Amino acid sequence: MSSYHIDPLKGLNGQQLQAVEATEGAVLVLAGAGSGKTRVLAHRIAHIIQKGDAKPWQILAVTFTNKAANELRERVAAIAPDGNQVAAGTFHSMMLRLLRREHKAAGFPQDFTVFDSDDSKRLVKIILNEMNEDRFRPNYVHSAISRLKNDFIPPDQCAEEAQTPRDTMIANVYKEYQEKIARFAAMDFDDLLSRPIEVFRNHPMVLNFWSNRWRYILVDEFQDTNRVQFELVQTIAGPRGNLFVVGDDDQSIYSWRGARVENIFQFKEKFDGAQIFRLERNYRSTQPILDLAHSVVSNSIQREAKKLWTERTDGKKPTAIGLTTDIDEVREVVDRIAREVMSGKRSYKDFAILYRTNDQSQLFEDALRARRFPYQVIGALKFLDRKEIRDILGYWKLILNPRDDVALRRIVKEPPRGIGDTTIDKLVKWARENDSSLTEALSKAHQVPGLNSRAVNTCRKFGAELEKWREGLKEKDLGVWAQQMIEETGYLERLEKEGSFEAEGRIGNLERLVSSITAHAEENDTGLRGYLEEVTLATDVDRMDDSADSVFLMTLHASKGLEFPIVFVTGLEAGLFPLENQEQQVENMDEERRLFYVGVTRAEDELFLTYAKQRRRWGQTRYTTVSNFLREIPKESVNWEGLHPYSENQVRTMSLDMFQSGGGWDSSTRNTSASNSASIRATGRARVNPDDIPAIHVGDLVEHERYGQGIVATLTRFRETHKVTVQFDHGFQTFVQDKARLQPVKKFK
DNA sequence: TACATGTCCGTTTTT
DNA sequence: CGGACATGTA
Repeated sequence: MSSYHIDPLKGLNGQQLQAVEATEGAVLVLAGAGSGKTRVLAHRIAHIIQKGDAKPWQILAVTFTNKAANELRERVAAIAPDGNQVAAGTFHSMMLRLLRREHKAAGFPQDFTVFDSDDSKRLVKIILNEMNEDRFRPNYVHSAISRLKNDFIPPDQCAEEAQTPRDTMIANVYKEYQEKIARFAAMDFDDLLSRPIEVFRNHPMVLNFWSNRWRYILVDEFQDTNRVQFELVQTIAGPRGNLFVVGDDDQSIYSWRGARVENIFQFKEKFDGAQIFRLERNYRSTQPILDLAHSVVSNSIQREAKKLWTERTDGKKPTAIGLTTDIDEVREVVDRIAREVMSGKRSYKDFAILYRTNDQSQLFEDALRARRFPYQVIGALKFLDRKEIRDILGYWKLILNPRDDVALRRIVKEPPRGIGDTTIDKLVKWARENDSSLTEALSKAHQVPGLNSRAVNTCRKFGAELEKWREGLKEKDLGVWAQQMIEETGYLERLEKEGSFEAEGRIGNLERLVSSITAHAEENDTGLRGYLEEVTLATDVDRMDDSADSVFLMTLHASKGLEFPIVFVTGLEAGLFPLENQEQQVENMDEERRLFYVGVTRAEDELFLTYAKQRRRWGQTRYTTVSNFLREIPKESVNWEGLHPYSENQVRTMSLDMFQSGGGWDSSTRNTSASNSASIRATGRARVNPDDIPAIHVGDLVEHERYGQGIVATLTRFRETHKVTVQFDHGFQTFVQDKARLQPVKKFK
């Protein structure tokens, strides 16, 4: 074997080096946030390749996102030959690949469909309707079933162990669900993990093949694996046990979807003689940020004691900012970004805005759009979740898999084509009695009892149309095919007729869908199926474009594994973060705490924590109190600005200057929003009399006689002078407000 | 069968 | 507040 192209061990510290060079057997790396674990993974893989222990494609690397898998492959490729051939991906995508090959052993046709959670929920709903069961909501039942599957409990066992009528009902639905989904030749997300285990148990030869193929297995983010996933890696690794897992119990944030932190703690027991390494040196953040993170996460009830350290001891102290309303919070955050970007110190991509719930993104988006700042929202109201997109994807799924009744029922009335509920009911009945699919029922509608001749014709016509699209797929270019079939469905026509603003948007989305599949077809030869798979298994973060210079907005969950120079953790209010359910209970305080820890440790240089005393949610304004996480931070670990959550007496002992400039925090809720906005904008500067506020606000569209229209980026007041900076198309320009005669054109909100 | 109107509901985080 | 669903009517 040739020597390293680049010395792969160069630059690793002692702890990292030990982990990388660990030889055979099971290895657990307890890697703190920012401790360079991705690097360790890449070097470990390169090390295996270079030693000649395995070919790249004999190494399975499981990551939490496909993006992480790509990055890992690139890193390995940079230090080891053919490093990009490492089998890397998420559990779901790797197991799907395996199942396509082993479909016979799994008892499925090769082109089985993958149900996303929307499909699964629809199926649950159909079953509940059929069973005349209306005591429980489809969502609730679906998540119960999903949890059972994640714990590898089959329907029969579930029925046996049922304690209450509710359990029995769930067991019944679960059973029916499994039968139906199999009849539809489909697998849901959970099946993608549990079916391979079944295959391995029932077909030792198959297991033998894959165990031999994947001689080394590496798993990242091990704290967020569930039971099925642990079982999977254990099974594939087999007695050889060449398993290298990396995780951090402090960053376990997915227990609500079945992840088990215990997987980390039980690792040593399950793998006798496992080696354990700890990476506690942080390479990402400054010491003040780490101190703050530690002060909150160390209050966790259950936790492996550890503390990160860094050589970056000189950083800025994190800032906590209290605001009056959610709008003010948005304005404050966006103002700060504007100031940093304008001064040339930072670019947009240096900033991440993190929040607990997706719907918090909306206000930030509005503000950023109003100022024409480039931004990317990761996740949130996903393109693929839009109704029109899902409808067309439904057509495509059905075209690929005629047995997919869920897809057919989804699209048969979109757009309306003369097949209504009564007809569908008759088709469903016939299909059940004749053990066939709804697609078959369509084309054999003449055999279905109770249908009049008009209904029979409509059904058969639609069946033939589906068949035609199916045939067309074989001949035509995918993009062209997609374009044509969307037109032929009449979907576009209906939207055009509607003519509303909303319908325009939907048409635009469909156009985007066509260009997306066209682009996919140009780069891949996986066809429609490949496109659908990519679309269903892609994680939110996978769609992130990190080459673009834009502000990043995402949930705290989505931020895992990422890093940014400046991070805003927003909405730090009781009830919101930590988040309470409808019963006003925090379901898992430790996990919320860890989520906070994850968010905070994304920051490299600067960290801002914000909360608003007043927030609009579900169309109602609520008054909030500050998050206990903010209260737990020691006074000396954070600078307070704006409103202060503590009583006046306490405040005076803390930071008097902010108290004065922000103007009475405890009286804040009584103020009108206009005067509050003023005091917030004045935060940290001279005290401002609300009467002095100019008629122009940050975010306003203004007109200048010479430069034309622009957006107000910042307002600064120093003594008597008001300065205003405006972003024009050609760039930023600062004026003394009284002299520039800027005319407001339209106010932002 | 299709559409209009009214009502109810949930509203975390995601592969 | 917005979407999904139910109900009533053309």
